[in-house]
Amino acid sequence: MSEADLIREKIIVAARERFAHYGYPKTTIAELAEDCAMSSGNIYRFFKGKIDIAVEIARREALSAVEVLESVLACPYRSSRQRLEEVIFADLRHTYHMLENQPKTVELAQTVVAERPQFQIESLRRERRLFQRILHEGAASGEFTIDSLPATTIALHALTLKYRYPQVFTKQSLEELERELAQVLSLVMRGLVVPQEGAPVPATKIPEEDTSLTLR
Amino acid sequence: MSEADLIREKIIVAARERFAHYGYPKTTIAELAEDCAMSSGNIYRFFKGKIDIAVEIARREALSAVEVLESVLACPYRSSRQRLEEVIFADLRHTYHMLENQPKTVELAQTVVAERPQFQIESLRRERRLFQRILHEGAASGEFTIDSLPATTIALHALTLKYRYPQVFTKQSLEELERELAQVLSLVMRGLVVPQEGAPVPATKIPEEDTSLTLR
DNA sequence: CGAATGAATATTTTGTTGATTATTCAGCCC
DNA sequence: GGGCTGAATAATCAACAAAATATTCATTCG
Repeated sequence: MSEADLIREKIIVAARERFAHYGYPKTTIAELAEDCAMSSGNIYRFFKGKIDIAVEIARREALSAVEVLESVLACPYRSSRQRLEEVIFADLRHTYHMLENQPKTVELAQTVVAERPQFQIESLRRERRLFQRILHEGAASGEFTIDSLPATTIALHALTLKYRYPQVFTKQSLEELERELAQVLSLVMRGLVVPQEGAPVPATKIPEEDTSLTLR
Repeated sequence: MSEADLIREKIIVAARERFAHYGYPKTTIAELAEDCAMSSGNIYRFFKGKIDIAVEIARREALSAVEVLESVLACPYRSSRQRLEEVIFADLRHTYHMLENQPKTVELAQTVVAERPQFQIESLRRERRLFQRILHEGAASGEFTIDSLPATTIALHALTLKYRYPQVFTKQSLEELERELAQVLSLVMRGLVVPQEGAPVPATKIPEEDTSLTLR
C-alpha cells in the first residue's frame, strides 16, 4: 500500500469515527485534518470533497454488508430456498437494526444517496446479483422452476423492496415485518419451488437469528 | 342537505380550486373566506382548522379512487385473476399519473399524511379490503388456492407496495414499472392460481389502458 | 340568541445578517 | 518539483427579526 493510500486510510478512519459519533454535517474538514495532523487543504489532495469521504465509507459499508450476506451461500446443508429466505431476512434485520441503533450511519447513507444517486443504484444492483446467484443455483439443482432468470430476479427483488426500506412508510415493529415477510415468501415460493412428490410447498418459517451473520 | 352543509361544500369547492392551482401552503384562509363571501373567522365554524379542509378533500379523493377501482369488480366476463391484476395496474397508473401531472394533489396528500398519519392507514386499509374481496371471490370460485385469506391479502398488498408509491426510490418510467409489475404478478400467480388441466399458469400480460377506468 | 365579523393574538414562514465551514490556491518547504 | 500549508474566497448554516398567516374570541348584527 502506497504512502498516499496510507494517508487516505488515516483520513477514512478519522472520518468514520467522527461521522459515527457526531454525524456527517457536524464533522468539519478542519477537525478531520486535525485528527490526521495535517492542514485542511491537504485533505483535498486525497479526496475531491467532503462528500467523497462519506461515499467511500458508505461504499465499504455496503460491500461488507453484501459480503456477510454472501457467507450464507457458503453454508452447507441448505436448500436454495433456505438460502434465499435467510438472505432476505438477514437483510431486513440488518436494515432494521441500522435504523434503530445506528441513526448516524443511516443519516450518512441518506446524505450519500441524495448527493450521488448512482450509489444507491449500484448497491441495489449488487444485492440483485446475489439474489440472481441463488436463483440460478436453485434452478440448476432443479429446486426452482424459473422461466427467465433475469426477469425472476427483478421480480423477487422488487416484491421484497419493502423489507429493504422498512419503517419508511409504516412504522411496523421488526416482529410484524418478519411475520409479513414470511407470508410474502410463502406465497412466492409456491410459484417458485418445485413441489416434492405432489406435496404442497410448505410455508416459510421465520429463520432464527444467526449470530454468525451479525453485521459488525 | 342542510344550510350548514351547503356552506361547507362551498368552502370545499373553493379550497379544491385553490389547492389545485396554487397549492395548500400558498392558499390562505383569508382567500377562501373571500371566495365564499364570508369572514375568515367564519370558516372556523365549519372546519376545525385549515388542515381539516385538506383532509376532507383528500378523503373524498381517496374514496372516489377506490370506487373507480371497485367498478372493476362489477365487470362481467373476467376471471378473479384478471380483476386482481387490473386493479393493481390501474392503481399504479393512477398514482403515476398523479405524480406526473398533479403535483399539487400529491403535495396535498403528503401534507395530510404528515399531519394525520391515520389518514394513510385508513387509505391502505380500504385498498386492502378491495384486494381481500377479489381474493375471496377467487377462492370461492376455486380459481385461487388460499390457505389463509387475511394472510394472503396482507402478503399481496405488501409485495405490491412499490407500485403504489412508484418513483419514490427509483425513478423508473411507467413502462418499466408496468413490465416489472407484470413479472411480479406472474411469479405470484403461479403460487396463487390453480392450474387448468395440468397446464402451467400463464404469465401476466400488461392490461390495456381501460379508458372507462380513467380517474378524473 | 345564534350567526357572523374582524380586530387581537399565536403561530408559521420568510428574509436578512453574521458566523461557520468547505474549497481553492498562491506561496513555502524539503 | 512535488507535498504541504494556511490565508482568501465561496458556500452554507444558524439565529434572529419582520412579515404573513392561522386561529381565537369579544363584539356586533339580524
